[in-house]
Amino acid sequence: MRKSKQETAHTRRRIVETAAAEFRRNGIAGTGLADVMSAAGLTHGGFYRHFASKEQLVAEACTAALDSTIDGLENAALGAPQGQRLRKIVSQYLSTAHRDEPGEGCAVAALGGEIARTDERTRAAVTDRLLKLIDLLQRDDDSPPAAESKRRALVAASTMVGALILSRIVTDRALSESILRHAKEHVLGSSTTPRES
Amino acid sequence: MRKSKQETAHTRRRIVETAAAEFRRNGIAGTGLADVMSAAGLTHGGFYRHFASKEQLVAEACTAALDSTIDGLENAALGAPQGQRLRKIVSQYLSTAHRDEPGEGCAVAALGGEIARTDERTRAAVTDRLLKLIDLLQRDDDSPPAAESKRRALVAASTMVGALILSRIVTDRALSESILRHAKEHVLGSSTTPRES
DNA sequence: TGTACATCAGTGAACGCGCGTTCACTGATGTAC
DNA sequence: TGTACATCAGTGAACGCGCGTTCACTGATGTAC
Repeated sequence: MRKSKQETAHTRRRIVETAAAEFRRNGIAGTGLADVMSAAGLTHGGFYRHFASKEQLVAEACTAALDSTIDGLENAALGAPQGQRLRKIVSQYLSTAHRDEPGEGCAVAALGGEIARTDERTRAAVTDRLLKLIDLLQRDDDSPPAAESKRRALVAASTMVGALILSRIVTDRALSESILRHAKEHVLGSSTTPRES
Repeated sequence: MRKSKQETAHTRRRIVETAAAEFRRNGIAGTGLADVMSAAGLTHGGFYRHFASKEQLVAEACTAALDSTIDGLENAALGAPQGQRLRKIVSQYLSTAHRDEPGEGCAVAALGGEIARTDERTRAAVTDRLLKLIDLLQRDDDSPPAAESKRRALVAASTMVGALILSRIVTDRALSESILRHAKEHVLGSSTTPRES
């Protein structure tokens, strides 16, 4: 039953990615290792050939999830003209599609409270990705002083994470959508062109 | 061992309040009923004399937690002069004390992701309290048009919840504090300096 | 190069443990007369 | 009013179940000669 090194590496990656989705969908404490393994097409006994503990999987799954979210936002920005990049990023993050698919979305929004309770190593890795996200928000902001634009990006990240979480909790559909819309308009600033999907 | 009606009501309230704190400290899925009951000074067997299920306790604990947070913010506002009330509310919410004591703080910030995954009834009750919080942020905002100030309050709530969550995740102490500080300055600044399309 | 053996990815059963929930029991409270 | 009985809050043990983790086993892969 032994698998080739290539297959082993591929399986490991598949477990991490499956876990990243399941954790975001059902929470870390709400997801069992057997759930993850069977969703990855394996039996749960094999888990410890790849990871030392659930804790290790949590750390890797959280960083993998955030890397993929940042990648997605970066790619969206690259596909837009220079002046429209920040708008593209914020629109994608604060979209109803993102709200409705937590399993493929931002891990901080889906798991924020749980991540705040994990060990320091996981939180340090998440902090690193958070800084990358803030950098991304800053990169396409054309306000001149760097300190000012960093401040803005920090606040923008807070508003985006908070709005997505609130939009997922709220049972009133119209309210949920107005949270997303107003957060987006606010982050982009009413000075720039209003209106866009 | 039967207790008087008054004692029974008191015990029930104690269980709800203990649960509200434990859930915010360790997460809903991370807190067992036995944990809650023993923290309330009881054995776990008696739980079902008061509640039909854990789900029911979760609903009551979440609303109780939010009610107490709103009460605390309202009282802080009442102790401040007219023009300083919003500042008082935002400062208290975005304080390091709030960041460091999730068990006594905002349930949306501590449990946002988990609440988003609970049943509709709980989320409806939380939505109701969220609207009260938004109302509170709006009440002491002196910008004239009601629609505009509602929009602002919605965004302020998002920023506050997001900033508190991020400040709890981040391992860099200075970064954690600058998230809180900049979010606070931004929320208060954009309220006293109105600009809109 | 081919062969013999060690390695180890994955299986499936099992471990102790804590979960939410149930239940027989207790004795003080509440109620009917 | 006092007395007899029904109610039920709380206890402590038990239920089945799923959790994270371990382990003997398998057989294909990797390696040493």
